[in-house]
This record gives sequence, structure tokens and C-alpha cells, in this order.
Amino acid sequence: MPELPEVETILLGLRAALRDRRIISSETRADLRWPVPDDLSIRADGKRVREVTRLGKYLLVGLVRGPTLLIHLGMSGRIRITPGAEARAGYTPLRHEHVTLTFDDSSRVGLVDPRRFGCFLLLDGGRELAHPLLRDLGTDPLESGFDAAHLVAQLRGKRGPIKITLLDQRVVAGLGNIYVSEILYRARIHPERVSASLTVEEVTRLAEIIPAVLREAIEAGGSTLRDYVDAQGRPGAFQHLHKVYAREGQPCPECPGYPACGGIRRIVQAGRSGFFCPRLQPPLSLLDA
DNA sequence: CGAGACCCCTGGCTGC
DNA sequence: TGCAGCCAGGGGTCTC
Repeated sequence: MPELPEVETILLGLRAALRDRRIISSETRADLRWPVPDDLSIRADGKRVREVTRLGKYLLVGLVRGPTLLIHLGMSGRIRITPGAEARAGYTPLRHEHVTLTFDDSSRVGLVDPRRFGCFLLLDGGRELAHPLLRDLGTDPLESGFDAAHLVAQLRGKRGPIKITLLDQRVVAGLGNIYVSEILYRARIHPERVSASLTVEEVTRLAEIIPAVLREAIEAGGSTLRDYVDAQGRPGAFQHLHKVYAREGQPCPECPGYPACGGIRRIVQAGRSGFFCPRLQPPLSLLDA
């Protein structure tokens, strides 16, 4: 479900809600992709929140003199925040609310994830980046280290299609299926182009467009296709600004070729749908072969 | 190393 | 109304 813009939007809500809060108790009702650690209460209860951060699509809640909660929302996960005043009047976990934390002001934070592709793990404080799930993550496109030279280096030697390469979290941390289609459309790059065949000019364009699209999406509160809502329960609006995603057969908004061109195309790569304009995103460059 | 198939799981939608 | 089949914003693991 959530890609970087959605996770970032959730992060901002979570950070505001958890500032200086202390965990009073924690409840686990079901396991996610991996079992929720059964020593969660032992290690987390009584600990104060130090900071809430994000790495790619992972949320990290660091606790003072304690572990760091590592949360991934998978395809269908969301965070439910209930203010203390409301929770004191009575609190009922939602269907599929697999983990609930109660804080010192009675507020609750729940992890709701119907498909259970997400995770909720504990990392040792101070050694978070050594964890296998975080160790190999690529650069976050909103960080300063993400620029054209960096992306050129990342794509060097990559023979796979650019769409699949950009989805690889070791190459760029945080991109997902929606935004990759939107980004390649805006960069006028066909999703099947061999990654290493992109010209420096094209990669430079990508390196500018990737953070630009993500920032615009964050500004709009993310994309809601079916069930995404932020930590306060609000849907995003960026889906209204999608140019190609899930628009097969519809006219590309910037292409004069419709209806002769047949409109936006859908292709499947690595089992996932992708969308592009066949005229604005030509399939081959002279460097491909 | 890379690429592809398969798996995890629930729910919404479509077509019969 | 029921049901089968397909699809979904992610990603780990295994095989070749």
C-alpha cells in the first residue's frame, strides 16, 4: 500500500502524536510477516519515545535507553492514532489491529494490517542500521546524497529493465509501483529500457524528477487508491494527479496522439502492472542491445 | 551476481 | 445471491 510519500505522511502524524510520550503497555493479537516479538512488553513498556524517523518505507520509533520499534506497512498496513481523551472513553481494537500500544496520556497507537504483509520488530538501540532489513537499503531520494551522480553509479552495469531496478529498495529506498510509473512517465522513459542504457541526460532527469514527484505527493497527503489513510484517518489526494497509473486505455494528458495511439498502455513486469504512454515514452534507445 | 517463480494474507470487484 | 477467479500500493526466499 504505502510508498515513501504515504509513509512520510504517516511519519509526520506519528511523530507529533508520540512526542515525549511513554509507553505504558503493549498488546499483540496476531503475527505479521514475522512474529511480533513476544518480549515486546518486557522491552518496551515504561520506555519513553526518543524520536520517530523513516528509512525508505520503514518507520523507526526509537525508545530512550531501549529498543527501536521497526514498522513496515506492507501492502495494506496503516497506523491508527487515538487521542487520550477519546481512548479514555473506551477503546476497541479494529478488525486486523494486530498490535496496540498504550501511552502515558491514554492515547493509543494501533497497527492495522489486513493482509499482514507488514512487520513490527524490535531492533537494538544504536545498532539499527546493522539489521538485515535496513543494512542494504539504498539512498532515500529525499536525502541530500541523492543526485544525478549517485543515480548514475547505481544504474551502472544493471541489465534489468529500469522500472524493476527503480523498485529495488537497494537501489533507491522508498519507491513503489505507483510512483515508479508516474516518475518514468514524467521523465519520458519507457519502463522496459535497460537500466544501464539510460543516457546521463536521462538519468539526470530521473534524479530530479524522483524527489520532485515524491515531494508533490507528500504535499498532497499521498495517494489513496482504495484504503490508504494517514495516521489521523485522512485519505490522500495525489491519486487525482496520477497521469498514467491505473489509467489503461485512457488518453495521456500530455500526448497529442490520442485516440490513434490507443491511450495509456499497461504492461506486466516481474508480475506487477506498469503504465506508460507509448508515444511519449519510446521503447528503445540506440544504446540498448 | 541477476532474473523469475512462488509465497505470505485478506478483501474488493467482475463475470458467470 | 453465490461463487470462482483475478487483482491489489511489498518484499523475502528459493531456484536456476
